[in-house]
Amino acid sequence: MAKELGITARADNYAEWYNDLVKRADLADNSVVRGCMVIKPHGYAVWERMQAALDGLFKEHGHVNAYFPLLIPKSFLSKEAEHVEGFAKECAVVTHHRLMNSPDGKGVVVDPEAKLEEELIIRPTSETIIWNAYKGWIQSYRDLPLLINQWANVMRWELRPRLFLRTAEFLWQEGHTAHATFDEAEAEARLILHKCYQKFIEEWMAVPVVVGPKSEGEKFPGAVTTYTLEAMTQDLRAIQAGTSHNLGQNFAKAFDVTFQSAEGKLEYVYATSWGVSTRLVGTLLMVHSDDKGFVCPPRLAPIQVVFVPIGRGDERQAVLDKVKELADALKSSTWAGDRIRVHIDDREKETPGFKFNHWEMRGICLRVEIGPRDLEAYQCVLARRDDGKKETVQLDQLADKVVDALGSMQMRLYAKAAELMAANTRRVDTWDEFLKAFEGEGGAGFILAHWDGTQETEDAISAATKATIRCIPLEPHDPADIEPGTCVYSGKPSARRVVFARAY
RNA sequence: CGGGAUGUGGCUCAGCUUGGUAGAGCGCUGCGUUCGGGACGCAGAGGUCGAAGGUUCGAAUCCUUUCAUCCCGACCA
Repeated sequence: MAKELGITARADNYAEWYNDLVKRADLADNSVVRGCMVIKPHGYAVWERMQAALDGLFKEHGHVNAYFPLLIPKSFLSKEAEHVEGFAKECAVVTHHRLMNSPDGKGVVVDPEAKLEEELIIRPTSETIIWNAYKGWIQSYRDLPLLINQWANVMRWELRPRLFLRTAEFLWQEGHTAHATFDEAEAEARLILHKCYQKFIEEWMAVPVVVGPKSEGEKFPGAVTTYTLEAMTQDLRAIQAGTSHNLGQNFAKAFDVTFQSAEGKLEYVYATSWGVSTRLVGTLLMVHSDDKGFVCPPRLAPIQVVFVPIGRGDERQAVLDKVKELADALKSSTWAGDRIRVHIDDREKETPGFKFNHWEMRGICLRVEIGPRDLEAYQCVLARRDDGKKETVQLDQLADKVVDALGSMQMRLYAKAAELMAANTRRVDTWDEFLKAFEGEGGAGFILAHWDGTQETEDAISAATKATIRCIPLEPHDPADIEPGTCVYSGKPSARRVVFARAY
């Protein structure tokens, strides 16, 4: 295939490949405002599938949705010292509320008369505005737990944006819960981590993750514990797919949110917050896609099966009639609890070959090719996006074959990603070896190494290698990983191995 | 915020050194022939060359200023 028709190969330039992929798969575009992204219908459809699945999981565990405002009084951010330090550098600030015609007649200017009494921050996250509201909602232990989620946009003024992976404005969900005890909050943070995020990422996205707390240096500002789910991209970097925080009483104290216990005592509530964002779309792309474009796991694919009718003239109509009949039958079949999502590409001006490439680029899972010859033989050709294999199928078996193929594709994608992760996760015991692992610019997989637990060591390692501690796995790869040893950098005692990697 | 580069139809770029009033490929529109892995022919549409000022008979091209974007570093989901 000619290069100009395809996209940059992963092996040639991974970053270019990713940019090409997002654009050519018709997922998103850069906006005129730096760092902002236009999510196109096809990309948004993937996000909608993600939203639907996650929303279902949250609700299954008793959470409800609400919406809190975009604008936050500046003073709210000064209430939690650590928290503000984490976000202050990337906040957009609203200072005025009116424009006027420019005195020189050219365009509009900010009306200096319309300066706000108190400046407003465009939310980088909603902890502060939500905890201010919760203060009014919570009086008694009977008001707890409070289990609320919101789907929203947030803004963090990013200097180096990349579509989906890091944009100034992004879409996400943020859960904010309040509890009577620390243990309850801890259980909530873990519940979301495993039963919602890990389940969704593994079962829907077909992406394996390493799960566990962040180090002190990497945790969310204002959290007691931050849990993370780390995936591995095809260029062997780590990418954080989601976070769940046990916030302890930090925000309750900052916003003075107390409740009266059954014993009549006044106590600060315990909190969690947790989120995943449109970055998940970027993660999905990074993990599964190939040099022919987007590869989408069937459970998230906006279109699972595309029909490409072949033929012209009189033949064309006969083929098209049959295709409509087959597509209708397929649409009433189900897989993974949903109706199968089908599209017929009946455009007349494009050739079949063009359509094959077109839909492969966009990540449609299965393609049904059917032409006059097939019609005569009561068969069609079923092509898979993941391995490119084609199979001739009797028409009356199509629905069964499609269901089988979707299932095996979902599993195969997970297995392939898990293999890559396993093959690129290794133990390193000496500083020389560690440096060697991270020489060069690219990703080096997940390195399991001993760490003395200090911030100084973490900083020194990161300065020397650009690798950071991604995660302290809850489930060790090997029982030996949680045995004591000596720090790979300082030689001091270490309780266990942690995961180091270069990250997105 | 520091370092480097680039701004020319929708996209990728040529033209600039040596000033003479704008081109190619792709894409787009129409018609016809095609149709089992990115078809072809013919006919079209589309650009005050990032912006402002200057030099000149004449500026995409030379000079000054300015804006924007991209890449590389420090920070982040």
